[in-house]
Amino acid sequence: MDLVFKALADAGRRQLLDALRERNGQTLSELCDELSELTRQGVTKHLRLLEEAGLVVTMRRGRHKYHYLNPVPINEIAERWISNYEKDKLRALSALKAALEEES
Amino acid sequence: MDLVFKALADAGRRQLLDALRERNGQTLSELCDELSELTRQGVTKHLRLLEEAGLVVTMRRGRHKYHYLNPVPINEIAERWISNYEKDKLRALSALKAALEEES
DNA sequence: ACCATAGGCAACCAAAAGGTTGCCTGTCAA
DNA sequence: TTGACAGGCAACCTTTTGGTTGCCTATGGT
Repeated sequence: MDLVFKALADAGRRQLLDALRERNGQTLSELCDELSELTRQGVTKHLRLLEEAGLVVTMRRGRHKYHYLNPVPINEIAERWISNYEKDKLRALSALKAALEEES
Repeated sequence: MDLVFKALADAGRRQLLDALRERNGQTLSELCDELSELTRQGVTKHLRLLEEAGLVVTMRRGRHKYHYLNPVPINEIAERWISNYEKDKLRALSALKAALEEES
């Protein structure tokens, strides 16, 4: 799960995920067009991290490499991690509020 | 939102959040006990990032500094970002499956 | 057969992250 | 009032990260 969090920490990588969510199965070159501020190698590196985190699955076909979004890891973070915080949200908020009021 | 993602990218910081979720309003020294593998300064630095991301709110009271969890930013990520991926989950999964099958 | 296209590999570089040590300040309690 | 306790500041160091450039390989079209 650590790899997923780390992968999500970069805005460029999140942008890549968004691009794939918008249109799945894009090639490297196509993704490079969307992140025009980076060189191809830069994009490649980001994609490798995303792949290592399991967020993207790739398929080489002839001279093209297609990238597919895998939504499962994000889903797991939502379920296994974030939901714990949702659960305690109200309790934490009221504790926070109480602490801030006491500060006066 | 970028700060929140970056803050969540480190396992030590997530551990600090967990500690506060477990017991809210802990002092720096108490939190240091839970992350015994780090020095106090190390913990302080992590807490500063968490605070800058809005995930933790602090209150100095005499010679103690109390730390409170703020669940709102995590909630926002869940709602504004992750939910987009949940929405497209089935579609992305079937695209992925189709691509993998075609590979044979 | 050839050349343009799509991508990979490796070295390199600068900046940021993670962590430490040493010392200083403020606060409470005996 | 003096000492122990809680925390802050700043310098420093090492590793990781984000990015680049240069060159090499493989594939497909004409």
